[in-house]
Formats: sequence, C-alpha cells, structure tokens
Amino acid sequence: MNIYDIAKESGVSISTVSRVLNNHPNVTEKTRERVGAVLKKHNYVPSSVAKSLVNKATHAIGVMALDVRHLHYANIAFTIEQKLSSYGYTAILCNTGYDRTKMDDYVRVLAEKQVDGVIMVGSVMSSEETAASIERYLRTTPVVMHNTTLHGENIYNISTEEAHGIVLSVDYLAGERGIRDIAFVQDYDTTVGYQKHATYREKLEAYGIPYDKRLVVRTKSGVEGGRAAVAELAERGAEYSALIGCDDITCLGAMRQLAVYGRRVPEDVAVIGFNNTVFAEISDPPMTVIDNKEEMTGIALARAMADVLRGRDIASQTILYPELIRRGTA
Amino acid sequence: MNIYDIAKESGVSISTVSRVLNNHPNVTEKTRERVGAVLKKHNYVPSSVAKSLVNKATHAIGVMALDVRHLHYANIAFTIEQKLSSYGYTAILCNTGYDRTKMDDYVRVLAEKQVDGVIMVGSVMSSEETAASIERYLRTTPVVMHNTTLHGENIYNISTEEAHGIVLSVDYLAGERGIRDIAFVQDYDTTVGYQKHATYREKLEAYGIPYDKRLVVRTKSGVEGGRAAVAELAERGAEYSALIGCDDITCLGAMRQLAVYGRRVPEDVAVIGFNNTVFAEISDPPMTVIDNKEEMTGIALARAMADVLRGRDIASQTILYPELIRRGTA
DNA sequence: TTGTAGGCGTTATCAT
DNA sequence: ATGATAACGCCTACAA
Repeated sequence: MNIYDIAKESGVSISTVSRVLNNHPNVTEKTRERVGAVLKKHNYVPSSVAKSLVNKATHAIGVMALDVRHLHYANIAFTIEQKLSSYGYTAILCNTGYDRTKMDDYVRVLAEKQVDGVIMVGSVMSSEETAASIERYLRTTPVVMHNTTLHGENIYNISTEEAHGIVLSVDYLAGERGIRDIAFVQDYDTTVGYQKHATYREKLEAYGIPYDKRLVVRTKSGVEGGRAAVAELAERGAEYSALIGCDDITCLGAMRQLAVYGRRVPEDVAVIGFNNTVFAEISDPPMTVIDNKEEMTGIALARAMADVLRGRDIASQTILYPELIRRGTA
Repeated sequence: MNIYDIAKESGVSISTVSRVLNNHPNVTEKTRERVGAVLKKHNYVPSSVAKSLVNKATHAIGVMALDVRHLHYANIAFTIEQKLSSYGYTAILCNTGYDRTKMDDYVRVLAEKQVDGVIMVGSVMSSEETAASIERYLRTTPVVMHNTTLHGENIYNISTEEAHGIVLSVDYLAGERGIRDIAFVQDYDTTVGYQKHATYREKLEAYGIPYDKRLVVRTKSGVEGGRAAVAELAERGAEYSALIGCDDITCLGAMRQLAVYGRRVPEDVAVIGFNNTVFAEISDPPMTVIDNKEEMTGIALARAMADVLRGRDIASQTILYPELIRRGTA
C-alpha cells in the first residue's frame, strides 16, 4: 500500500496525498477528509526509506558501546535511546566488544545505513582504529563521543572528568579524614584508567604523601577482579586503610575479599567505588561512591546529537563532573 | 558519491559498477580492477536505503524490550544484537517502558522504517494493545515474541517456561528437603507472575501441602521490593523456612530484610531466586537460583527471526526450560 | 561483456 | 487547490 494506491482510491493525485500526509496548507478541507478516510481505512504508514532517499536523512542514529550487559553502558544507552526517541530519532544499537576489527565493520554498516549521526560511548573507543574508521566512512557524519580524545571537523566530545572523582576521593580520604595509606585499584588499559592513576599520584603528592607503587593494583572489572586485587595487595604485604576502586562492582568483590581477611569496612578499610549503579546501593553497608552521572551523560550525548543535526552550533567539548556520594563504606 | 560518480570516473556504466559491487560474474577482470580501484580510492559505500527501496528489505530488526537497564533485558538484548549482527542484520533498540501508549508509537515507527521483522521481549508485551498494534502496522511483518501468548499468521512464540522454575524449586524444597512452609514472592501483574503463582499452588498441593495465602506476597522487582515483601510477611506474622522470589535482585533485598530480623540464610530460611544474573553471584552466600538462560533465549530469538526471514519454516512455538543452580542459599 | 531504461515510494518544483 | 514530472541511489531485465 503506497501513495499511488491511496491516490487512486480517493480519486486524487499522489501530490495531494503527499500534501495531506504532511499537513501542507493548500488542500481543501473536503479532499483532506476524503483522503484522510482512505488513509485510516488502510492504516497507511509512509515508507521512511523512500522518504530518506529524497530527504537525505534517515532519522536514525548509531549508538556504539562496548557491551550493554555492563550496567554502566546499559544506563547510558537506555537514556540515549529514550532521548533520541523523544527527538524523533531511532537508535541502532551496536555492541562493539573489545575486538577492534568489529568496530570498523560496525562503522561501515552504519555508514551504509546512512545514519544521520553516530554516538560512541566509552574511552575504549579512543583508538587509532576508530579514528581511521571515522575518517574513512563518516567524514561528513556528525559523531558525538563520550570520554574520547579524538578530534575532527565532525567530532564532538563530551567527557565526564572521571579523574575528578579521584580528586574528590582523595580530598575526602586524605584531606578530611586524614588517611595517608590509600590503595588504588586501576582499570585495565583504558584511557580513563590511566588518567585516574595520574591524578591519584598527583593528589597524593599534593597532600605530601609519597607515592607507593605497592599500593596500586591493576585488575579487570567485576567481582572476581576485585577479589583478585585485594588478594594481590595481601600477597605484597601492602598495608592500607582506604581503597579507591575503579568500579562499584569491582569494589564489591574487593570488600568480599577484605572480609575473608577479617578486615572490616569501613572501620579497618574505607572503600570508595565508582559509577553509582545498583551495585553500590545493594552493597552492605551501602557503598560510598563517585557518581559519574550516567543519566546526565546519556542526556547530554543525545542532546548534543540533536543540536548538531538541527544546525545549532554546540561546544565541541563539554565536560561533566562527577560527584561524591557518601554512604556507608567511607 | 554514488554509482554515477564511480561510473563516470572509471569510464563504465552504472550497471557495470553495480556488477562489481555485487560480485556478479560476467565482468572482465580488467574492468573489475579498474572500477575496484576507484571504489577504494573514494571509500565508496553503497546506500543501503536506496538498496532497501528496490530490494524491499532493510536488514533491520526492531528489538523491543521493557528497559535495558534491567540486567535481564540487557543480557537478552545484547545477545540478540550480536546474533543479528552476525546474520547481517541491524538492531533498532526500543525501550518501551511500562507506558502502553508508547508501545504503539514504537511499533508504528518500526513499520515506517520498514524493518524486516520485530522481536519483542517480555511478558508485559502480551497485551491487547500490543496485539492491536501488530494487527494495525505489522500484519505482514514477522514478529518473534518471548514469553507472550499472542497469536497470528506472522507471530512466532518462543517461551521460557518460567513456571517450570517453580516446579524445580518446590521439588527441591518440598521433595528433596522436606520443607513445607514455603513463602512465595510474586511479580506484579505480569503473565509470567500469575503462571508462577498457579504452579506454586499446584505443586504444593501435589506434595499435600495446603495453600496458605498468607505466605504469598506481591511486590515490585528490586532490592526495596524484596525488603518490603519480607517486611509484609513479618507484619502478617507468617512463618516460613523457605522463600521463592521472583527475581534475584529482589531476593537480595529479601535477604537483607531477613538479616534485619536475625534470620539466617540458608539455616533459618532457604532462598531461591530467579534469573541468575550477577546479582545471584555476588550475593552472600551465593544465591541458589533458577537460571532462565538468557543467552540461550537471545540466541533462540535471533535465530528464529533469521530463519523466518530466510523462508525456512520454524515451529511457531518453541519452549525453553530453566534450570536450578544450587549455590549457597538453599 | 557492457549499456540503456524502467522502477522502488517518496518529496518538491512547476504548471495548470 | 490540484496534478504531472523529475529527482533520490540503486538493481535488473533486456538490448546491443
């Protein structure tokens, strides 16, 4: 059922049908009603692919994230989708995973689909490969990125200054509480992970606390990662009365392992996590965390995309600041 | 950059370009190379919207779920996307939420987008409204649904017999362990919730245990819901030494509240949860749960969709069975 | 082996 | 106020 069919059945030309479809003025109320009736009768819906072909706009946005099974990405992806939808856009979800060759494939597919824009979430996207893919396939397509350091005419960055979470943590732990032996559990290999580590070091020095590399462990995110980190610390014989983790779920694991060693939280070890997902709420005691404001991030990303597409010019760099939420673990 | 440009630059006609693009035979190796060179040079990607218009296929699938922030849906959505992607399809994500009017809007948009099919996840989709939307906009579009009771020419059902989880639970608790006072925490208002309740009742009777409605509470999913349920049970003065929950995260809340009352798990109360997400793993002790096999569900849904689209006929009703995973809480 | 022309379902520009 | 017609970028008979 296309406009030709509708036109024939209502005895008008396709132009007229198109006019009533798009609420153009210059149509008699009478014919508008007549055509409208036929439209309803058949539950006609216009083909958005045909429209896209002539309008050169698909109203589809590619949303690329590592893995929506991770609460962090799920939260952001959810918000992005909801916002985009409210702006009249549709979200094409791409879970890129850690395989970098897949990234390029996804970008290519999105380009073929003629998406109006692409939103990339996560500092893992900040790679040479990604830059190359964008250069190849998306030279004229707006790309809104989160926590990335890529630059370009069509690239807009929105970052959550996650390292600021470290500032808040150390200010609280060292400044307010006077704790000097603070362990740090670092993410594997993400840009943000390195930034956090650098900030940790700087802030410690600012408080006159010598940097002790035995207090720093790298691990992978997750409960097991957290346990492993604390176990590693124990093996090294490291002593600490506070621990800053990279992730709330990782901290949950860390706390478990701490319990195994008979160390109480927060009495013996103060713990601060990141991300403020449900894991922080369900922790026992509830976890003191750095809130990266995922919802706000999603909103900012979707909004930036919409603004660019509407031709408004937006800052090519926006920064969001996290917040310390004090609960029971520190 | 379209095929005309490529054709002009390589000195051939657009048909020839189209041929090399689609690896058609009948093209001299020479011209194939010549055209290929131009293609590479410009990083040409064919417009999938133009293709869709002629092929009457978009290779896009709508994926509708309640809310991907819920781990259960996140897991399924993730798997679906990955599988679809491997089949050459793209996933348009729609978080419908609980607002039923939104459902219809999403379905309409997907119809306009001319998606090749729609996958709907979750028993909340099993409503009159959904049926009406499908009837209106997707009469000829394959719809693969999970845990739904809708029927139609173009509707394919894949269900996880979640109620079977109750069978497994009661068999274990009453049959194997000889426990007779089993509380049941029910989901709000979902078809599956009712089925589970019915099964709970039947199974109890099968073991000669009289149904006691004071042992049944309804609550909303989540930690708070779980706490509230146990609190409600306490207010009623209900006595029980086992509890079956609707959700692992809800059970986590229930266990918290149990702890408040000084009741130990599993010694005083055996707890069995549903869904086997990370929440079950991080619970302390690790939670005994019914695994609904989300990954398998996602795979089955995506595969069914792909099969239908390839014209293979598939069972219009497939059933997946959950499994009891014994850990520390029962 | 290669090229020409018609069609996919719209919108938009001209006429009428 | 309405209608004819040319795009939009691609595929596919059919011709050459």
